[in-house]
Amino acid sequence: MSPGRIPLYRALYEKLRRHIVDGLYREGDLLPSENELCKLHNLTRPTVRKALDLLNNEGFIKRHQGLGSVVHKLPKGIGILSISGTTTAIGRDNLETRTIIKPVLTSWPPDFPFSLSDNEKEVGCMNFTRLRLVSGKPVIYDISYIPNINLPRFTARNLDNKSLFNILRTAYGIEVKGGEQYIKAINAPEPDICSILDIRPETPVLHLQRRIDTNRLNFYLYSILYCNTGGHSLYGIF
Amino acid sequence: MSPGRIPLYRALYEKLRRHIVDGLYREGDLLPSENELCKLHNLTRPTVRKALDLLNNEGFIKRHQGLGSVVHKLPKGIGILSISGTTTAIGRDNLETRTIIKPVLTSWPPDFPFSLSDNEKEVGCMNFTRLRLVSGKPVIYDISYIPNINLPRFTARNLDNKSLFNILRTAYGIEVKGGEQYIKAINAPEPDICSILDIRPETPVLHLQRRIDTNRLNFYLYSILYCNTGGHSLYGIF
DNA sequence: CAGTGGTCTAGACCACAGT
DNA sequence: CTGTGGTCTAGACCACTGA
Repeated sequence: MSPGRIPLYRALYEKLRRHIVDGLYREGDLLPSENELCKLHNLTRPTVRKALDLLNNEGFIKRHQGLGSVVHKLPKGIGILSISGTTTAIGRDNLETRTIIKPVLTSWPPDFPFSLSDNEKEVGCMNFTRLRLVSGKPVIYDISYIPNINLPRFTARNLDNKSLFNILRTAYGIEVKGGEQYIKAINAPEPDICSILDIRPETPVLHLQRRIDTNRLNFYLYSILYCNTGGHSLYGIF
Repeated sequence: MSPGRIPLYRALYEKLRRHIVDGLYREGDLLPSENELCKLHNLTRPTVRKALDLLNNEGFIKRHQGLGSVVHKLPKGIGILSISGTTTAIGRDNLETRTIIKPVLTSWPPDFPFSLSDNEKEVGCMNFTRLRLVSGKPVIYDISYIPNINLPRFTARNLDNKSLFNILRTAYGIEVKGGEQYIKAINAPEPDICSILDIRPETPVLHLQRRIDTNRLNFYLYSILYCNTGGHSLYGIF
């Protein structure tokens, strides 16, 4: 599958995003004005604005009429409520992912929280779980379900320290477009999850149920997350 | 300054949004195509597309190249993660708001979770709390802090069953533009909050700390929420 | 194939912030 | 005042869907 053409606004977005993340701009700094960016990259203003819209929607900048685009700091993975430490910010360095249960083809759980199409029910799903650790400490346990539709050799893939989204994009041409999630606070669930997250049974835990949209029509990813927020909060913008 | 001119794309967005919420379109229905909407409302395509972008970002529609804009099912939880959800209570009837502590001018709490500018510290803040009830049952306890900057007669206002955002917009010309939040699961906090939410002391509760951006430069609203998710999930899109 | 949304251009006028 | 971002127009070509 070819990488696919990258839109100009997207390329500019990623360039500016990298500059912000890498610290070329600091919190409170002004980005070049829209007209300056036009000249710098040989683009027209709507295209530049679309790139800035993305940065704005993801919280990297805030725009102010008459002033400019102000850098707002902050990391954020695509569509994820990223983790933010209570004391120190978390870079990509100390974030680790371990596969606990490797992908297996199975049928959907009877108590699955999302309604499934007939097609999804019929083909069953890949099921696998991963543990996210911050500075070596377990924080998020992620149970993923992917409909078993045209993903050859997926069960053989190693997901450790790799982005599931990147694998889906590069190997299968599937792009994540967004999603929805339901969030609850619960007391720690089954004992095995407690031990994986290294928490006592009565610990309060965040429980997230997510359905993730892709560029394939009627193809969704599902995941259920348990998150120990004792040391870190989930962070989101809106 | 008067209520402020409403942009064309915004007007179209609100019209379509109302049609979806009112059930004129159902889940899975196709919206009129972009070109049809252009003709119907005498707008150009970029303007129409901007309205659709808003609907898309808030989860009301999903667009598919070659197919059209598909109406998405409405969220069943409480849309506190999305900006539009708080004002109009998507998907939930019987949402009620009661003021528990009326607005009082005070100083900022010593353990305030967000860093404040010197100006904010100097002027102090309005503090008030509200309780959100769904079908008569308490669900969210909302502790709000607003910097005491040029908001005449605010303490005299009645906030019951009114949108704080609407009051700020109509009476003071302040528009909410977005915000950020930190989310944790905790065991139920102080006893008075437990009794207000009608929960036992060991109940797990969602804890949200939010900073909300406005169209006024360096003017933010702050609120701390405790949410009993025993009966309802919080819902969000990304 | 026709129609859809996705991207992009090249202009225009306005409202607001800082000087 | 100048320069900023906010809004809007009127075209164009492409990639994808469904028939």
